[in-house]
Amino acid sequence: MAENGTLDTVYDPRDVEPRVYSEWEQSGAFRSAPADTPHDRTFAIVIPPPNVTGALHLGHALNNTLQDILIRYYRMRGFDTLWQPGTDHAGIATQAVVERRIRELEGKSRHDLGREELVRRIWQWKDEYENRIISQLKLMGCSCDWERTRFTLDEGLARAVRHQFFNLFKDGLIFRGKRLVNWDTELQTAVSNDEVYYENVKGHFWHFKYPVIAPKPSEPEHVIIATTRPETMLGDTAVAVHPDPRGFFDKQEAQLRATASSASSKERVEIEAKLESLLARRESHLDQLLQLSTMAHDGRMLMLPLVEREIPLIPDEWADPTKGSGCVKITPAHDANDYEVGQRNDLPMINVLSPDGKVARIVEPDGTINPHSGDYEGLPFAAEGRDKVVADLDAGGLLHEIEDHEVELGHSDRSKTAIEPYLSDQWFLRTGDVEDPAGLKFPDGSTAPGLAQAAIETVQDRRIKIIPERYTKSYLDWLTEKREWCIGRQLWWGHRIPIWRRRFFMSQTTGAARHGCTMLDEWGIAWGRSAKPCGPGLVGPSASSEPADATDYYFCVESELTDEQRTQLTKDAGWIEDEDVLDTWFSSALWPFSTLGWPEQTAHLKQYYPSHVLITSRDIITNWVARMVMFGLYAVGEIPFDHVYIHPKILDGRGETMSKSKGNGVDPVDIIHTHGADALRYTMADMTTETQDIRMPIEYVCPHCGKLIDQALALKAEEQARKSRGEKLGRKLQPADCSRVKCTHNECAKEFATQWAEEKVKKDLPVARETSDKFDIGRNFCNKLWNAVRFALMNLEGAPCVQLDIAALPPEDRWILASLSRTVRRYHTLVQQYQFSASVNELREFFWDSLCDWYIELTKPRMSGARRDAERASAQQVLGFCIDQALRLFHPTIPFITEELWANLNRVAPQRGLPDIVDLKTDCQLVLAGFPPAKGYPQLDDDEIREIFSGLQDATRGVRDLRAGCGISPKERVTVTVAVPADRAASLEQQAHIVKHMAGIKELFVDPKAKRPANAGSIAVHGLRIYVHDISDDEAELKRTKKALDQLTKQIAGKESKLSNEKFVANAKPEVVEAERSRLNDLLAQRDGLQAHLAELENPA
RNA sequence: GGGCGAUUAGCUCAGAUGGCCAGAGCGCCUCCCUUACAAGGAGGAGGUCACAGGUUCAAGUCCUGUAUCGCCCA
Repeated sequence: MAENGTLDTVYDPRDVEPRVYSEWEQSGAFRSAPADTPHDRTFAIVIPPPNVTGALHLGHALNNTLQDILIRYYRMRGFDTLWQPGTDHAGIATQAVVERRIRELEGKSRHDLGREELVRRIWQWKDEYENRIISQLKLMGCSCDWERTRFTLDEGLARAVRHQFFNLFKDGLIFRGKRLVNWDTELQTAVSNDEVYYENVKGHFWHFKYPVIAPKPSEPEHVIIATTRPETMLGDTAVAVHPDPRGFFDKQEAQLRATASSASSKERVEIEAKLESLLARRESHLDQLLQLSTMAHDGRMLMLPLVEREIPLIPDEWADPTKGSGCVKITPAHDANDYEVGQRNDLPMINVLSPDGKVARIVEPDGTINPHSGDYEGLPFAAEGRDKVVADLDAGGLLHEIEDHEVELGHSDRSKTAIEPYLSDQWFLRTGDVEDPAGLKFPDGSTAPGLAQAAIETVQDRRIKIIPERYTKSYLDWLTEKREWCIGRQLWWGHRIPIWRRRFFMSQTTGAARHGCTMLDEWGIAWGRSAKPCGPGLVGPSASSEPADATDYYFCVESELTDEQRTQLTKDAGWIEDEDVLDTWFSSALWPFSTLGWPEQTAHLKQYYPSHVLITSRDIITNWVARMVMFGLYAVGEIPFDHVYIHPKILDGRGETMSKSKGNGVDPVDIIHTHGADALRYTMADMTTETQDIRMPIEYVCPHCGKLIDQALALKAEEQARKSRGEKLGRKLQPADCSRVKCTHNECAKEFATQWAEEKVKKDLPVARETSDKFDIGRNFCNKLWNAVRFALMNLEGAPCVQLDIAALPPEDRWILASLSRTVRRYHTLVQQYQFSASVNELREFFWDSLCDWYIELTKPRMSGARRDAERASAQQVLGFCIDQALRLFHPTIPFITEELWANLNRVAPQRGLPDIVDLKTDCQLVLAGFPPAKGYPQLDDDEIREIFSGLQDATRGVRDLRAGCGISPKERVTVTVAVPADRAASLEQQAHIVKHMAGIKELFVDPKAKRPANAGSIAVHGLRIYVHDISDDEAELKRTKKALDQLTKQIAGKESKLSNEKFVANAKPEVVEAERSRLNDLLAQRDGLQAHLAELENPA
């Protein structure tokens, strides 16, 4: 604020935001207070917890802006509100980040540190980033109930996790199974599919010969198989060949011919080429394949080289007769496809990989150690293991051929190393239907066939609504698969699986198995066995490489054990605590109620569950949303939220999604720095449309010269620089690959660091902030708002608050009040439909296009000078009211600036409103001041004045257009005569001041009998003929008028032909025809006016 | 491979249940520092609505196909 009590002419968010936010915190405005309110007067949002891997980027800014808009909207409306905040531990992502950092800075692995120390370090990391994230949210203005902040590893949430796990385990929904997982040998953990990315890598196809045992005469002595991963042959347990090669070729041929007959000519060429090669293949290979197939059906065995294992040649359709020799090696423990073949054919599964990525001790199906195991054990699997296998086979004369080949290889997104498919024991959650025909029983007494089915039904019967609607499909499609959910992770950071196990052998009594349980009973700690056997049994065989009589017993404890108890259970009773932790999504799935205190029946849980809406991004509909629904139903017996709103994603200037790994994420604090939090929020809301993602070209702010540098261009320059240095680029360069950038402005050309640079680079060079000029939209709007209120404040001193006779007010007053009422109503509808962009634009149009551009301009004469009359008083009161309402309407979107202006408005004009129509609460912070009602203000609605005013605006624009076209300077006042039908003259006299003031008119005559004054330009609008005096020579005016007439005539012809079309008149809706008619009449009137003008020009009186 | 979406002004995007003379913001051009605001005001130029068919009195909007791009899931 300036010293004299008026506002500065430019809004400076840095001056306002910190102060306003701390005032909100001090007043406790965001605090929830459960008051036993009915659900339809409650509004709760549970934050999608940002993970503590790193700081928030613009995607989060969007997500949280939308949440804050809604929560503030409902809070102002007087709802019982809660916005529950918190963060997520993000198991593997966070552990990987911290591990990588320790490796880089200290050269130590997690095993060097040990479990306890690593976890301690991750907690440190978590504390740092949780603080940073919360501070980012606060800087954005988020109105969360901060006292309730939760973290997914908090004690309370851990209790929820254990409770849920315990119940699921007892209900037999959690089981142990063997599955092929994506194994990260670097981090030594399984990673989920969405943590794997694929890259093309140069490799080879090795063709090996496997000897046939006792071939019959005429049968080959070897079969040839090809592989890209020779080392896996140590675990081969079969070779497959197609069971019916002739049938295969027949079928393929028939299919190709069928598609060829219906294909376009372009495609046909392609298909015929395929057909030709298929036929050639048949010709060259069929006999051999038939023979192999017969051998397979006969049960011929092969001798697997090197490890000397006898393996069968089996018939299986997985073998592709068009590839290689038609034979394929089967390694069920190391390849997903082979795993299925193994299951189909009951093949043994031999694991030859140890968790740390070396060749494991090779244990044969009968439990004996392979005598050749020692040759390979301990070699790095895909490196030296591979080399030795190839070399040994070559030495044995069994290497047939080596081909170059490019393979698409899975890599772990976390460690960037190649993934190995790995067979391991994992914990699973059954989401499919249970065997018990009675189904699953939920706490509310309802039942369902299974978890997934229950979650499907909530969306099918619209108990949960997903917006936009189209995303229900991905939700339902995914759940319909009812896949088992692998819930264990071989990590140290996360909720430890509350299971204890002990291995017993046949010789030991089952009584011994109970020993641990007896101890728990004595301690009064609940424990449970699975209601149904776990895997094949609560008692289930463990790894296949173990002796066959070994069985594992499992039990689950409900509450946390003390260290002492833990020791006793381990040392005295020999039980082992499960090493694994739970998949992060397990605790995230509990988030909507674990944060509210579940399993305790807290006041918050009762009041705010289910929450009203979950706002999130589409990529976690399946991983997260679906799981929250399943867990909500199972744990609480109720859906976790009524609505799921899926918002757009923010893309960078090249159209790529922003992410931490690409390094194209922008810190919202950078934007707040350049534009302010409200500008950030306004722009985010403005860009949130239903169908499109948000394209956001990013610029660096050069720390030397302050100029902007386009990030995409900088990347291109960097790519070129690297190429010219002879570096090979495997993929498109990402911002994270750019640690230093040279300013592209020649006069500067200095280097700076980006936020992705290493610490030592950042020490040498200043770090550039990032921004985008997209946010100018928001900044400009805030400045406009600021200045409009500034104008109001300069004129509202002593504004009255008295009863007003609306009908007696000047037309502009009635018009702005009617527009306000309409805007209020529309805003409510749009916000409740999550139409954020449209809702902001509704407000913007009211405020900028109506209030500022017309109403405020029109009040200037009424406010000016020393006037103290009724016109001034009513203008003050109406303007004060409109400003008051605008601040309320805008508050959810741009809370800081509105709160600040509100305080100033309260200072200057504390009494506001329209007594008997609108009573306003003003003596409080805006955040709690109340919101204009959903139905608007019916007493202010007035369609007639809106129509009249729109005519006046057209007239004004007509005059302005004419003036601008003739080069009249804006300062110059003109004289205008309006020729008007006599019956309209009186009312027009009352409205003429509007056009007069807005169009820069010095004198305005309303004259039913007016003739064209000398050198006047003319326009025709709404049955009026408007002459602007002394602006035009006749010739120019003649030309202009003829042109305008031409255009009109064309439009009229169009309308007439439409209306003379009988089919149109007969088929179109009556109101449509009527609208066309009235439009035509309008055009005709305009034409008449211009024709009369033309006549005057051509025949001056 | 399956699913979803996009393609409209130089750029970023709006255009429910077909009924426009196709809109907004930014950018551009002309004029204006008019005592709220130059982060502003007034006016203007700029579009075969990706392409090809079809349905209809009427298609940016509905249907079919093609092309390009993006996302999700295998």
